[in-house]
Amino acid sequence: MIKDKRERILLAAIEVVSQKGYHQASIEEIAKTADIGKGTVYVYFSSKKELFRELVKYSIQKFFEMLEQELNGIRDPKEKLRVMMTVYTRFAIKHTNFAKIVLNDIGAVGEPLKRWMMTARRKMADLLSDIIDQGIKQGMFREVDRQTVALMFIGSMGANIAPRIFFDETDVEEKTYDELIEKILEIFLNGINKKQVW
Amino acid sequence: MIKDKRERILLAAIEVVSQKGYHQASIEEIAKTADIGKGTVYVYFSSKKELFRELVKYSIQKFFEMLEQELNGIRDPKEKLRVMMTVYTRFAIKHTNFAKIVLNDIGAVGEPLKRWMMTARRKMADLLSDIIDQGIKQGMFREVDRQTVALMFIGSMGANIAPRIFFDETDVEEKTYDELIEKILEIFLNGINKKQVW
Amino acid sequence: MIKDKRERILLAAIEVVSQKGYHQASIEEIAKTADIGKGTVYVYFSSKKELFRELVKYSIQKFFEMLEQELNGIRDPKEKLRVMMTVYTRFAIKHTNFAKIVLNDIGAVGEPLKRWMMTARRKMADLLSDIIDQGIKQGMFREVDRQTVALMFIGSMGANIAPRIFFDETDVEEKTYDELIEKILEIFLNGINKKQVW
Amino acid sequence: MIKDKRERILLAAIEVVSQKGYHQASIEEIAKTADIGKGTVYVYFSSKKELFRELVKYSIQKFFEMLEQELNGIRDPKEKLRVMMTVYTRFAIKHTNFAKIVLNDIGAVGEPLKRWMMTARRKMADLLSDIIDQGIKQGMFREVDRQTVALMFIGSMGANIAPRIFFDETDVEEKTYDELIEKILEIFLNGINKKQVW
DNA sequence: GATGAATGAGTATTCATTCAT
DNA sequence: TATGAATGAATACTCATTCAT
Repeated sequence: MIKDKRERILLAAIEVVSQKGYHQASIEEIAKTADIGKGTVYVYFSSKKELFRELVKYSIQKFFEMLEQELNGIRDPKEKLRVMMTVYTRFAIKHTNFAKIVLNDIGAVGEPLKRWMMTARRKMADLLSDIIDQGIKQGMFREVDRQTVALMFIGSMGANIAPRIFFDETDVEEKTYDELIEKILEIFLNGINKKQVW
Repeated sequence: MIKDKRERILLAAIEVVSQKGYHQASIEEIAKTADIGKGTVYVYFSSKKELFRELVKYSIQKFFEMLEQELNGIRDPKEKLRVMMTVYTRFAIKHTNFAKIVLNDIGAVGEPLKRWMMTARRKMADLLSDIIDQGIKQGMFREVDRQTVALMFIGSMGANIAPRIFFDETDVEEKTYDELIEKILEIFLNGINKKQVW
Repeated sequence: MIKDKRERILLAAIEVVSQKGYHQASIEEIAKTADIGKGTVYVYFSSKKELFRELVKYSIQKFFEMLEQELNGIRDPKEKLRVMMTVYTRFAIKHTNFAKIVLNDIGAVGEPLKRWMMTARRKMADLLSDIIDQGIKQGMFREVDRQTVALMFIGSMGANIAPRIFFDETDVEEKTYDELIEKILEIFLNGINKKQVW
Repeated sequence: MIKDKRERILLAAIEVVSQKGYHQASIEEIAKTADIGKGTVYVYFSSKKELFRELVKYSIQKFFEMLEQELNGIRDPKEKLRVMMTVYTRFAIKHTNFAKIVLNDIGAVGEPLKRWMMTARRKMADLLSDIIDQGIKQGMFREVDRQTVALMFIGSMGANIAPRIFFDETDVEEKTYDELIEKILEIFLNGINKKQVW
């Protein structure tokens, strides 16, 4: 009850949208969850779409804040990649429902948000590009296309985590996420290392 | 006018959905495009959601048919991986709009479709697993976790193609898709090869 | 139940709008009154505004139909004026509520309708202009400005009838409408006659 | 900033309502125009409707003040009628937007206001009745029904001015308003004069 | 089987009004 | 007095779905 209203609404929206998806989340329920009047939502957000956009921005911002904090102080490129995967995975697990929904309903809110997410993705890719560039300059990695490799890294993480958060496919084998991270990292690094790791 | 009605409807739905997205595609317009009565849609599909589900299945089926045909006769695992990427890329480019929409609106049609897509993805992963397994058995690849690697391959492709079809991000560098495929393949193979390729 | 749906809706709308005015008349109530579904209204009219516009056109059309029918066959300009007043008065009395509301809420539906009513008013004025012109040519009336006089005639009728239908001001004096018509006609004709009538 | 708040609000309301009409004029904008807080409006007026009512009363009051001032000192009934038309016309032109809006949206504020306007109209009619009565007593006008004639006069003016302010129907002929006034007066007087004027 | 007229559930949004400060 | 943040009632409109023909 103490937090500022705008944030109260954002958090309530994340909760409701995570459960029902964008289209099924009614403004009324979001307001009820935030324990405020329906009209108040429109004092802080001009429309449902805008609320959704701000909610996505808010979450991604939190992700990058967490990421930067964790990366802070680490020097070794390989270690940086490991931290990145860890944060990424942890975030994805923690906000599973939200991630699902955002990915599922992103089309509903039109270009502007997509552009924003593109920016976020590019930011992520740029962070990775820099790490890889650093590794190359240190003579640790081969001379590879930084962007392509960055995207490969993102994709490799995503594709392995997605089924788990999307479909609770924990059945295949109960690998812990740490093991998964190591496996991916090992293969990935092998792909770009100057010397084979194994 | 010759094809059976069910397929006529599916094709009309793909067309309309590709242009407008799931929510904006009205049954009426789909029916009009298929040149049949609105009620007729409900003779073949029990609901809009089901129509959408069937439409996705239909498209994915076509993808696998194409894939199997292209893979037919090829023996070398590395060559198989290259063909896979080529077909995947070609399909994604050809059905850009459709892909966009399906990915954007997938949340709108609920679990069943997601389960089906999981199956498709797993099928893709299994195909890849087999290829990798074959490579390992031939002493070409290292002993790696087949599933993880399969998903890494899918993710590496997807993450590199997605921005191009989603955001027309052709600006960075006008790499041709063939070049892109080679780059990814090179790094990926390096990651799993017994000997470094370079 | 027999009439065509469009007319059923128009009549229901006239009824509801007459009682509540444009803004208070909800589509739901109109539909209920017409004993049809809410959605059906939108099959025949694209919006509430359009329904209102059509309703006004419909009524004015009926007025002119009635007017032309009554004027049919009459030659004497003075007699024509008398008939005009009679029809005008009769219509105003019969559709009192409707007239009130239409006049009251006309601003709510925007320019197009106003333009249409302008046309109607001008049609009425033109009819009168012709009658007066005829009288002038027959040497019965003085050479006066036809348009101005036509509008004076309309205004003289309206201003005398309005308070009666608007405020039930039948208290002042229980003049019958016929007496009123005669009085107005007498003074009006005196104003334009070549010879004084009295 | 000097005027008392109530009048500040009334003037702001006139301004906003003239531009947007009753329904589109929001309390917020009126308050902003008056340069006061939204809540303050409710200190002086119990509701939007009441504000509108008071606003109409205020304007009509101003009209009668102007009218009485102009009529002051004039003796000749005919001259009085001429002055009346002039003031009426001038007022209508000056407050065109306001007049339009008030007439258009009058239904929105319900019976009370209409009753008040009836009073105003009657007051106008009574003023005219007196003038006509005076003319009759002076042997200038015939023995006619004062009320009916008064309303005819009002209607004759109104019907001729209305199209000009409502539809900018200045096309027919660019008669100046003075000419119009003379024409109407001539015919009207002819209708009630003892001797023909021409 | 095929049709399309009829339906009504479902919801974002506005804005006059309130009331704690 | 004056304020403006908060409120929630009220409503037009869409479109998937039904069913009589």
